[in-house]
Amino acid sequence: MDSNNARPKKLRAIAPQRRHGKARVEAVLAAGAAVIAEKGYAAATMAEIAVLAKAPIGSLYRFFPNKEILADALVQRYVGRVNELFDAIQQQSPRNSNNYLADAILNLGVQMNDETKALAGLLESRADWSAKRQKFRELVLGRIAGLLQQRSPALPESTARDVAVILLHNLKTMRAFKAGREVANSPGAANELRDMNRLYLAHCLR
Amino acid sequence: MDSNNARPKKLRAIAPQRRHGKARVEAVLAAGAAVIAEKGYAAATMAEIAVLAKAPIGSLYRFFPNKEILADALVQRYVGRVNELFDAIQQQSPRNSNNYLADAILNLGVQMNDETKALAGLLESRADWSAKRQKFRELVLGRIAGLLQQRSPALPESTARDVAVILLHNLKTMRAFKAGREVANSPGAANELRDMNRLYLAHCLR
Amino acid sequence: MDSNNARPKKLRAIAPQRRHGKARVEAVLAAGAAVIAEKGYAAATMAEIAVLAKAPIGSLYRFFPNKEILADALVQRYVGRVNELFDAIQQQSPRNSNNYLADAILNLGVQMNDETKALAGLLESRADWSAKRQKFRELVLGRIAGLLQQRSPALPESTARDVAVILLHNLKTMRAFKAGREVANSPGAANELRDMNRLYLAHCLR
Amino acid sequence: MDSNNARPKKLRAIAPQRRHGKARVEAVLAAGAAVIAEKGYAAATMAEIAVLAKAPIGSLYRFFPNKEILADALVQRYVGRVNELFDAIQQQSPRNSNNYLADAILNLGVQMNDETKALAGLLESRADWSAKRQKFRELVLGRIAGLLQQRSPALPESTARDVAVILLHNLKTMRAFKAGREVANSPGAANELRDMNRLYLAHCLR
DNA sequence: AATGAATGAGATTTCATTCAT
DNA sequence: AATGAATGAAATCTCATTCAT
Repeated sequence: MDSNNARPKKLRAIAPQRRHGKARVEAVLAAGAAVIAEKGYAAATMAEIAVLAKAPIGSLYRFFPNKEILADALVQRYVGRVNELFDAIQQQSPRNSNNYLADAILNLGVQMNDETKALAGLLESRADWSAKRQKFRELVLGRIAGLLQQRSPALPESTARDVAVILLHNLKTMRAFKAGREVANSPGAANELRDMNRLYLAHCLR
Repeated sequence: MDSNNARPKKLRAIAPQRRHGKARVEAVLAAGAAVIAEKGYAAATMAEIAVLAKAPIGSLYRFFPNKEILADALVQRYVGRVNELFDAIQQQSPRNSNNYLADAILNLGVQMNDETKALAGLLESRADWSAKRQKFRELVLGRIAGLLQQRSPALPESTARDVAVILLHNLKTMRAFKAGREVANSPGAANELRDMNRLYLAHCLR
Repeated sequence: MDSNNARPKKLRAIAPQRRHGKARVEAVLAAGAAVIAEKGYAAATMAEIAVLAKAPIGSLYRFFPNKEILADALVQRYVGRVNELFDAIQQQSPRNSNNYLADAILNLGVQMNDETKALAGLLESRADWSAKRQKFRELVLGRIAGLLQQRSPALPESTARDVAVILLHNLKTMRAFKAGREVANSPGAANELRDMNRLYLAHCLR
Repeated sequence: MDSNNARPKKLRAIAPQRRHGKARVEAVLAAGAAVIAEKGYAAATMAEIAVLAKAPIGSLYRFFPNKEILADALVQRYVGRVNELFDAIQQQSPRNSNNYLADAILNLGVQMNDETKALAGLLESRADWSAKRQKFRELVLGRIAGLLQQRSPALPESTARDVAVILLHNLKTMRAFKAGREVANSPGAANELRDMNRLYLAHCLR
């Protein structure tokens, strides 16, 4: 219906108030994560997400006024979870060996719960999200570099960042392994990755 | 929207008969690669591909009876190019150092021309293509493992495969670096990756 | 589907090419005029227009990429017809009496064919069309004022415009009479209007 | 939209019981008038009306069980106000000149307060309200004709009605002028209208 | 055979109305 | 009784695919 209204439209995801509200939003986010992870952002349909979430389509649009905002919310959630995981490592880091740190970073992605994990690919898939993706990437690289410099304060800033780039890719690889996206990997592959990652970190912090 | 309808229609891409047919198919493939690389498979429209290829939409459908077949053709082309690149390495391999081999594998992705390179992501993006993707993955892993065993015949089959999995991921990482998808990487990162890859291969073939 | 494309979208109504194309567009315009005239712009649905035009909804959107463009096309058509009618009067004007001119202007609206006539209300109804409406109003006032000054060159510009405003309203009233929107008017009312209009014009051009 | 569903539900506006009920209804009516005047009936949303009235949407539906009933109430209110204005003229009429009567009728629409004035267009806009509109029109025409016959008892009934039709249209025109809907009219136009109206009434009552 | 206009299933989004709280 | 979150029917619009020319 037209809606030539000048009000700036609904711009944010709305927090649920009544009923099983919170659970409903959770269900929608989970369903969104699952469907987008399976089909990709463009091919995912709001209707399918609604069905999977057992939510009427209207409710879905109450919480997330459009598809993009739903995707944004998923990304937000992902960012939050990632920060928590880094916080946890940062607490423990000083006490442990290089290998422990190497493994801790490598396993970061694996620790995320399934639905959050599934969204990792979302940031990669949307062309116009390069800004958002880049910002998220900076966050993660900064946190990894921080862990490295916490461990080895002499490490130059720029080197720490370069190393972080590599560790981030190893992390992503491990996540892909465990997510089973690389269908039939032998467990040996994960061990190899762990070894390479340790070898490399030792080489860097030598 | 996609409409994965199951009606049994024309099933294969038709080879162009006459005239500028060959060139036209090339243009369509190039355009398809470009558009799909930019927008993703689902968001890419046949009309946009046709416009970019300067081909009438009807011609496009003559060569590629539907969107999926066009995507298949792009994958085929990618597979062919990858095999060529492996063939080239296999020829030279015996003569060179471990580091040379490590670098050769690492740079495989980078050597593909732009449009082919752009399609790398296609295989990742389509959920229902896991079979196709898995098959392609097996091909590449087999070839990498072959290179390893050519160099070091004592390497057990299963170990060779596990190592190949790692090298493949390093290869993908390097391609991502060079594709500029990771926007502002310092050249240092690529050097770090090269070093890690060499370090790891040396460790494996020690 | 997303359509995060940067191309400036389809911005104009497309002229039909094949088949009964011209007739098809005519049918759509006629149906649009009828439905919008009956329900108003906002309440008119594209689906109903399509059904009435016996056109598939997709065809309708081929010719008129969105509802607003369809409405614009209707207005354009209306403007064209109005100009033609003024041209016709302008040809004859010098030869005839004041009363003839008064009646000619008064009957302008009535001469428009039904569907065009029905659209008169469109310009009034859309709040955000004030610019378009104002422009159209200026056109008509200018042409009426032109007729007055052609008849009576001594008439000051500003007076001619004020008189034109009145004649325009009389014209609209007569159109409403004949359109039967004022359901049960006796024929006497139209005669009264004609008399008032003559009386007034004589008074102005005295 | 609209969804003119036929299920027989609550059919009348409910009179407010307690508290600020009366004020709340007033606020809703005012908001309804404003929003409908701006956007038109179909494009006006109940939510926007509720927000403007600072009334919860639930309250709004308590007083006016659906959108149509709200519109009806606005029309009712309009009818009441119009009758009051005619009563006021009727009281004074015998004492004054023809020109006074002409001006009094002409200015009827202008005297209505803004929100009521804004609704004038409502009756025109809803196609299925022709019955309601016709009834209202009869009322107004009857009252104008009454004023004419009060002034000039010899005037035949049917002539009085025809003249009333003209005066009504002049009245509407003047309202449009003053409402500023005809954007940039010089004050001269209103004077011209007044003169024509006087001229015509004098002619009729001569 | 080649073309591109035409088609319609299906996607996104809105909003009048209900009903749990 | 009062509230406003929740609902889903219905509207707008897209695009893979067909088929008349």
